[in-house]
Amino acid sequence: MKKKVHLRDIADKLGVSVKTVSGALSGDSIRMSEETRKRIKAAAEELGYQPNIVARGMRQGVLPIISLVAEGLITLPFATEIVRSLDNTGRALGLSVMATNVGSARGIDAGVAEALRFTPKAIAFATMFHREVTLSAEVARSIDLTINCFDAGGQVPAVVPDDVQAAADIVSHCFDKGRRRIAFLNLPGILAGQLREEGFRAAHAARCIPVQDNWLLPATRGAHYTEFAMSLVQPHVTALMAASPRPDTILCGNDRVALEVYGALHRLGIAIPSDVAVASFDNQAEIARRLDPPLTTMALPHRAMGRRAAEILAGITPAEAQIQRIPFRLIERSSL
Amino acid sequence: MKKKVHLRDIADKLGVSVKTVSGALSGDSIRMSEETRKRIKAAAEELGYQPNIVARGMRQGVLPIISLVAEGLITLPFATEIVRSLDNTGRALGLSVMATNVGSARGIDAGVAEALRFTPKAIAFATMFHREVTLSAEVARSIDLTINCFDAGGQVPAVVPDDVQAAADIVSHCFDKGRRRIAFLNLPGILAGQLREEGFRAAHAARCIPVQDNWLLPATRGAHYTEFAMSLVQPHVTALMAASPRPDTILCGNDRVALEVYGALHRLGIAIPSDVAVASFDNQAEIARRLDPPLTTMALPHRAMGRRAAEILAGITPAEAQIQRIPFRLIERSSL
DNA sequence: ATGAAAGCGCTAACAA
DNA sequence: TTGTTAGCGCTTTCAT
Repeated sequence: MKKKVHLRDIADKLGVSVKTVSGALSGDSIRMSEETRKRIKAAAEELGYQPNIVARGMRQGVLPIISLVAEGLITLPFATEIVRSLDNTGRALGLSVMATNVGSARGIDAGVAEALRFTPKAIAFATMFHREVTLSAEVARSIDLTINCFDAGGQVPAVVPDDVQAAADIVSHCFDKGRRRIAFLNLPGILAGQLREEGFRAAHAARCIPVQDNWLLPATRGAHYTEFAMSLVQPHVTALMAASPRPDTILCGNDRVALEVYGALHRLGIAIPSDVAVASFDNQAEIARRLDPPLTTMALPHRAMGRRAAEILAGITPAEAQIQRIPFRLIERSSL
Repeated sequence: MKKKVHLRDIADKLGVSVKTVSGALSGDSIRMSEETRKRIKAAAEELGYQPNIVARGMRQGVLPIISLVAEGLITLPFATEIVRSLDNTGRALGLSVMATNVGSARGIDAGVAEALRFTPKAIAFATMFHREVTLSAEVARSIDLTINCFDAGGQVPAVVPDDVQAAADIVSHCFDKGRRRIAFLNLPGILAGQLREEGFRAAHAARCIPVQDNWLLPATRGAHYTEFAMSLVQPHVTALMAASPRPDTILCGNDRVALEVYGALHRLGIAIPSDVAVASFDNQAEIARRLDPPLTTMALPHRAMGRRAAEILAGITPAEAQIQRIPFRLIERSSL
């Protein structure tokens, strides 16, 4: 690597002052003769000048960083997309992403405090699951955006997936495909599940199709659908298929539930989609594409969320609504 | 948030000089009366002093950051674990993690250049797949560690998964379980596949069990096992199961291949593991645990890799070997 | 053992 | 239009 070039060097070379060089390079705000500016820019280019952002950061009190405080560093596989998208979009806007993990062992406060020490341009807080969070006043003040969650206080802008609409969309799609009797193996104990049930009911209401309440079932016992929660998929599917009439569609809380539903149906010798259709949420591609038959599912808008987040954080988008709901996309495959 | 406390403030309060305070707080290297040191530390504590790391960084030319330049920000779902582990371990050592994405659009050089501008304590480069990379001399000089890959030049320390050993282990485990005829739906075109074949053969050799070469098959057509590569699983499984004798075990290149194998076997009405056992690599838990029956698989040591990486980067571990191979763990479930 | 002063590289305020 | 001077908050000589 070449040795570092400083403002000093290019000032000396051109026989002007450091400040002039600084002014010439930092935006067009400072007035000066076009010619000087050009000369300076040319020289800077030639020498390969790169401003020392740490020095600049100290002077200005801000580093060109977006700090992401993330719950479990967004472990959910597909949620990686949020971070990647944030990173890509952020960089295009001149900001680097610094991530820090919070969780059970370390609270949000600690994560935010760590972030703050680098005097970032903006700080975002992201959760693994869509949910409401209760931020301390101090944290709420420090944070510029919440991703996949929203503050109970309602003062912090938020970007979240539109779960209600997603459920309504997939249900409508089922109706369009001629399906009428939809069972829903929903995710228990989480906000997404509640919201999707809303959408599920709304879509039924819109077509005046009655909801069969005892077909709204939790995919697992216990509060969450985690890796370790006890699955209820097999018994539920077995019972549903024994009913008369039986559902013509099983809507799943996520692609992993669908994976289990496939297993249960295989066991029963029931064909997808001819005997019963399956649809889901997430579009965890490695699962959804590889299932046999490939799974029709509503794709979580993680990429769009990351992009929107970066724009808001960079101050590009005027944070219109307090809570921005990003729509899912329907991915049609052949399970429905 | 309270107002910032500066060295100045605590110096004034105690009637000592700034330098004395600085000296007292920064390690025990500077000699001074124990009493002064104690008083200063107490005052710092009381006022809630937090050094301004940007100012310090400028002065020292180093920020307490580990910069991770990652190919695709390590999209592979389970590989998130590397980042998380790096973050957790790094923080325990006083370092924050800054991540930046590189890929087709933006080369390693650009990523490293971006990282360098923040004058981090250390820089690591990570890839999605275990493979050899060819780094420019400049990049190789700037990088302190490669994760999941190693430089062709051989000058950069590396942390990689031990694919050879993993394959040998799972094959031995099959033998221990009484299995003798193992087919291998390997990952084509990637280093992990080659290395695992080595291990596969070595384990056979160790027990003097012959390898059936035409049972070593690629899971997909084309160079890689990607989301979009055309799968060969179904035809291969069908052919294998029609052979005589047929394999008693199908070893899969990863859990997603196994997912497809399950689908193919279901179609053929073949039971797992009574008719044929299935085993795999990765331990992508959301798949492996949810398959029916749950999948026995070799867990990629991502967490251990992240931890080791952080230790090396923080300068804790004397980078013993140039290339550190981290062992997989056998996760026994019931498919074998 | 402690203090004074210089300076990291940059930009903001004030002069010229 | 450009140069000079002060810092940003910290650490590091060099004196004392």
